[in-house]
Amino acid sequence: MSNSKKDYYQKVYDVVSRIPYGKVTTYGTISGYLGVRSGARMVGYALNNSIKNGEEIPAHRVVNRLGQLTGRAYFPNDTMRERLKQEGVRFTGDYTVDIKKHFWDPADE
DNA sequence: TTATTGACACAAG
DNA sequence: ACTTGTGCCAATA
Repeated sequence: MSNSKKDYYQKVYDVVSRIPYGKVTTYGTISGYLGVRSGARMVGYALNNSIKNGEEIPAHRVVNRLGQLTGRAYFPNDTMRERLKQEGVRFTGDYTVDIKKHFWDPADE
């Protein structure tokens, strides 16, 4: 069927790839959009595997519900923060973005 | 094969 | 309002 783990990864890649420039979304939002509200951690895992898969997706636009760049450690240097800043994302902290201002919902599109 | 960990989120005290 | 604990699913050791 269409419900295999590989599809889940593919869906995550697809949704993340749809994040508009200068916008950010959360893991829970993505997992909820995929139909699995309690799979937020898997989203991060999928993104982590995306690197291994060679998938080039704007994973830097995915932050946690608090807007914290929890995955910055998995990016080379501070690519994640620099990239977000370059896109005009407002930072409420050194590694926290204004999620309320730049939040994007996959269903909103 | 089982146990532990992990780029999160929510409920309860 | 803040802190602590549990749930989720998959991957790695």
